[in-house]
Amino acid sequence: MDARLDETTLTVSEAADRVGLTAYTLRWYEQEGLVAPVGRDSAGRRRYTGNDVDWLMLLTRLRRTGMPVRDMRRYSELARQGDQTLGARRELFEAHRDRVLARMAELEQDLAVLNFKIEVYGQLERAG
Amino acid sequence: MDARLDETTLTVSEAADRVGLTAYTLRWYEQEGLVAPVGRDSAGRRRYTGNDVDWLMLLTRLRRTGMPVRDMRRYSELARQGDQTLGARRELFEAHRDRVLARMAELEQDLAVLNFKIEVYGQLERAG
DNA sequence: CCTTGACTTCGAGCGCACTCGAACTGGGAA
DNA sequence: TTCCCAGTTCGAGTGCGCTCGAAGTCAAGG
Repeated sequence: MDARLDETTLTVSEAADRVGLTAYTLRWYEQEGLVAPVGRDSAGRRRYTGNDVDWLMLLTRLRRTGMPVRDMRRYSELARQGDQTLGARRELFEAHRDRVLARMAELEQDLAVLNFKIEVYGQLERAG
Repeated sequence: MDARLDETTLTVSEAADRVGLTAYTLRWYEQEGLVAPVGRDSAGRRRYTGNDVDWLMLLTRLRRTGMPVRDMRRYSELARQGDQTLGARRELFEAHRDRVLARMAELEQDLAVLNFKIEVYGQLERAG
């Protein structure tokens, strides 16, 4: 590949490396409608733009925070419909944020128990 | 069932309600070695003691924090081997705690992006 | 006595999110 | 010009964590 042909786009595996997913997953995301159809070169190969990569990075954040693929698809569809869905997208994110906050609170509780157990094990080890 | 027969133990579905899992899952956890074989009544039905329930509650915390079933099994095996595995159990928990902390840090990053997006959507809505 | 309903075991099935193999294509380097 | 490599599509397979249906048992209530 001659990078000078187009320095601003990435192949599927370059994009995969960039966002920390596999090429398989990127193709699958596209197939599942999480990503709008990616541009192709003359040979039909995907070329990821900066915008595409930014979008993928956002998707990885949503996944990491536990958003189901189904909801990411919904979000993607809304985004493709343009500005009249801004409110719906905000609401989707707000609902998701609430779930993330709830999850973080839960994690803190569980972490406290974990710390307590570690403490107890330490004491028992020193006693035994 | 006559509660007076044994007020201190629970049936599988009572225990499931208590810990927030299903009876199916409780049997499966036992089958998978996450729980030591549960005591039975004269008819072969499981009777969960307070200790059993406490153990299950700990397991649900470990699951919620993302510990794989495989690791929970390992922990369970260590616990059954008695006090000489206290150190190993502490180490297992410490490693898990580190993963939970890393995950929480990641969640906070992702939450910040989420909040930023919500903010931007709000601005765009007011502008449009 | 008979019915009801919650239990038992067993193995199969499911939903999610990838993950991969097979067969094919096309462009650049030797 | 021949080779190789990275890409393409398609459908099938995987790993995890349950989830369920079938067939049978047993104790208690009517």
